Amino acid sequence: MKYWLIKSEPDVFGIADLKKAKREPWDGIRNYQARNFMRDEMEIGDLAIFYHSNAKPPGAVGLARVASDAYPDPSQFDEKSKYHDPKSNPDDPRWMLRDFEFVLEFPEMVSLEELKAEKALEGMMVTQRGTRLSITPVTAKHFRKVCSMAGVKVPK
DNA sequence: GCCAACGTTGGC
DNA sequence: GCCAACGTTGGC
Repeated sequence: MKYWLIKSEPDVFGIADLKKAKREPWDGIRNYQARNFMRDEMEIGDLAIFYHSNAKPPGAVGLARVASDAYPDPSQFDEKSKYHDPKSNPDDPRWMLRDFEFVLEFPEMVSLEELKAEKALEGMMVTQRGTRLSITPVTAKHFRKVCSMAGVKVPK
């Protein structure tokens, strides 16, 4: 079991949207490192911290679970999508995604400020300046700490 | 809205 | 393969 942190802008797709949708293809990832994590490293059942970026304030707002194997991101071939990638070959799709399913919403957000202030979370990627990656691995220790800060039990 | 950080593109 | 220009992310 691995742990992850996935970023999303609440104005675009927030934790409330995932809660409503229950399950969602994580489309629009156009960064190779993030894609590789999603395509190669994730396994069905892995847990992820759902993080609101570009929010006031930014922070961890809930948990999601990897719900599918990797498959081609359909938006790369959709000319009307802002994620359209004309250079991606349908026979060898450049961008892969997985579905995520809603697990729970934190009773209260754990803000980036709180994450940064917590000694036990030292080294966590999202707290580091200049980390723009939208998908980052999280250690089991850090994952449990964020859950305890949020006041939730680590799901089975 | 600003701007630092940093990934990508493309000319050479 | 270098690197300048450019675009994007995301905190502030």
